[in-house]
Amino acid sequence: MFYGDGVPAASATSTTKSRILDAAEELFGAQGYAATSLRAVTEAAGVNVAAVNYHFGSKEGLLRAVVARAMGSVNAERGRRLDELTAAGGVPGAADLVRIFVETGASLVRRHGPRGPRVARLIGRVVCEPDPQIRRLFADEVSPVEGRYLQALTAALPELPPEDVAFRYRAMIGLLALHQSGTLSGLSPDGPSASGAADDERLVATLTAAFGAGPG
Amino acid sequence: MFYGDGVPAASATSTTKSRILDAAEELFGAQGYAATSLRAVTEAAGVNVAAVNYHFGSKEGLLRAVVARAMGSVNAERGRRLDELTAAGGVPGAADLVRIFVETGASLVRRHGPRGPRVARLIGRVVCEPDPQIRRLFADEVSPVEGRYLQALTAALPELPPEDVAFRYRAMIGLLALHQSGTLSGLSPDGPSASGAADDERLVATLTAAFGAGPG
DNA sequence: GGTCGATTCAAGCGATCGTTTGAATGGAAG
DNA sequence: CTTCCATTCAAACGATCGCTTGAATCGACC
Repeated sequence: MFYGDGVPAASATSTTKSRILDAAEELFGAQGYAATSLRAVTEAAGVNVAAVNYHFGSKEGLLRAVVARAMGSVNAERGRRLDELTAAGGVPGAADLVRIFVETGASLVRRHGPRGPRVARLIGRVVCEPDPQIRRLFADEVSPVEGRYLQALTAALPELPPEDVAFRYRAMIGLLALHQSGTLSGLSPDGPSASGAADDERLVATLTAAFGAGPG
Repeated sequence: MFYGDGVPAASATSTTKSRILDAAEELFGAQGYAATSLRAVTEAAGVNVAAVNYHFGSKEGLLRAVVARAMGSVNAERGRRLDELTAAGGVPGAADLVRIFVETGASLVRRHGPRGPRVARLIGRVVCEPDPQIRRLFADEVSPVEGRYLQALTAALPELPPEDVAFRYRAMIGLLALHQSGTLSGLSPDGPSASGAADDERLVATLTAAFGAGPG
């Protein structure tokens, strides 16, 4: 097998490939992409350095795989919830849409057990990466659901110019990213806040209010 | 002279030290701290690599100097505007406080000429840096004005629990950082938006609405 | 003119980076 | 048993990293 394969070969337990992904998910999320060496990843995974290039081709290939796996869960969850909301009949309100978006992160944390926070943090970190190549990589991974979501949001806010909706949508993504990566908590004068779940609700309230503002 | 000096020696024009600061301001802001090598900085500045360690002690010392210089302008402007607002008599409203905070960035851009956007981008980037050491460095630089500002904000929103005020204050810092670093613009499906001034106003409107939300 | 301290420079230090190589390893197929 | 192929490994590749060294340069001061 080589890194060009598409079939996971039905690996339920801890393979070399999955352990590299897990370690990279943890370290890329904690330190950022540029500051994390491949050797740090492979040491944490307990495998040889060459295994990265064997399974993923390069460091960037590894990042792409990590992001793809993480965003796969998020996209699926967001799509499913978006389906539920639109299937109910009427046009979903902005408040519901915001809640879906934010709670997908929180829900992931619950569903994935100990891996949940790491997934959330990784995604949050990748959103803020400076490298344009990484940003494009992430944009590719987000795009499948983004279109539907932005459309629903525009329908929910008919009185708002599309440019304003787009801006606030971007603001929501960014703020959620900062929240998930722990960057927001660290901005406070008094260290990281201990209130995780409370901040989730605060984020929903803040964003919902943000979407309620008039044009400007 | 060594890097422990406090007197700029009345250097009006381009010295080695200032050219290193300028180049670092540009590159740290564009690529991030970890991804920027000292050699890239010194090449852009047209000076020798050793000059960095001579004038600033280390790469982190350079970052500290760059951040200090950039935040010096911002802190001064924010403090001055905050003075104006409180000297007017009554308790400043949240909308005014938000406008001060956001417009300080925009104002800096205008006042510093071509360096303005670079200063704004650098600050925005540093806020999102993963390295806890860098985050502490930035927090030290912000703290002088932060206390006053947070206090004014709490007074402006008496019905809101202090924890909620603090959360939304952090959200404002974070969102402004994403906005200034160009990260927000890049999150859109259709590339960086060309509307800089319009997005400034959108940010003010969005944040003002966010502070208007009830407890949650 | 001569001395001194501040500054800049080319060159190189050891360490670490991402990546490559070629030889073991081990299970499945003939 | 033998062949074969996917996988893992230790070892090393050249490049680049942050940082240091020691000599050259230059203006200020006696």
